[in-house]
Amino acid sequence: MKVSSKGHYGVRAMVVLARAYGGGPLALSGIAAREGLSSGYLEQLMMQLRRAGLVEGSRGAHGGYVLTEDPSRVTVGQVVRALEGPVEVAACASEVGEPNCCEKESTCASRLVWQRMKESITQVLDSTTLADLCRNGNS
Amino acid sequence: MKVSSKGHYGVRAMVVLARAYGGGPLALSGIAAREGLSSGYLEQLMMQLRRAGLVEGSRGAHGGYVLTEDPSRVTVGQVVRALEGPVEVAACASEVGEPNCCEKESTCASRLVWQRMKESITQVLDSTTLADLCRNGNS
DNA sequence: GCTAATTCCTACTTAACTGCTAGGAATTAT
DNA sequence: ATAATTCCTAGCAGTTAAGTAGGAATTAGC
Repeated sequence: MKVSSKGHYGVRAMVVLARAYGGGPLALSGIAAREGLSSGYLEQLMMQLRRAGLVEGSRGAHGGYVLTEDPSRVTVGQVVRALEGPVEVAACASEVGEPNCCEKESTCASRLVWQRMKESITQVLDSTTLADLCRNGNS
Repeated sequence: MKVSSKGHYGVRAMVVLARAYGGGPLALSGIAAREGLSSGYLEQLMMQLRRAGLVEGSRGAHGGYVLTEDPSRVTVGQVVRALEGPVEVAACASEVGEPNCCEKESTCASRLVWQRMKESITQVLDSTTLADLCRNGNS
């Protein structure tokens, strides 16, 4: 029942980028330093975010990353899914619709809770944007 | 972002016990067989549930487990917490109130989402009882 | 009392995942 | 050229998940 630090770090980094949106690219090392993260590790996360189309990297001196879209149009859900894969609370309440509940398909009582849970998590993730987070705290 | 199979299995087993509530104790082997789980593994889960006071075991022939309370008064949250510990979405939104967000305490933008998430998860878990699940599916 | 059924308890194992490090290739501003 | 940077792959130590194994303690029924 946890967001791994992948998701946690990723969202924090994206908030930093969101604050810099409109200016030039931010270098990895700067973001990592500001957030107190291992830059090597963060690099891997940024690659995943880039492949998901959420950021764009420019190489060479004065390179770095920029958001590809306005912070108000990027949800935390997009970031988390890019880093951790689809929100799957339990096998029997999968996001993609695979019907692999327990052993015999579908009539699993516990399924009800996991589905409710998935829905409420999804709702929170998809209704919160980077811009919402920027308005709030410091980092 | 997953309930481990610990939680999943545990809830399923508790639903079986809930259906048998009022009758005699159910043996581990029966529950495991009905749910298609490893009985050795389920045994460990039942121990945790017993220590949390949610079930009571009776040893010897014709022994087994019974719920200690009416299914309508046992929430899924109690079961999940007994098996997986407190719901902690991210370090900076801890349930017990430890102030260990990121590096510098408390002013972490991303915190907002994790707190919202924790609240909505908690709400679902604590408002769904075993009786609710019994009314629903098959297993 | 014996036996079979059962919970109780501990220790181990295997596989996967997390968080991180290392090292280098490719690119680009100055 | 050089320094700064992203890009990419591989590996590693620690932790957790999921399950196995084996045995001690207890109890119902014969």
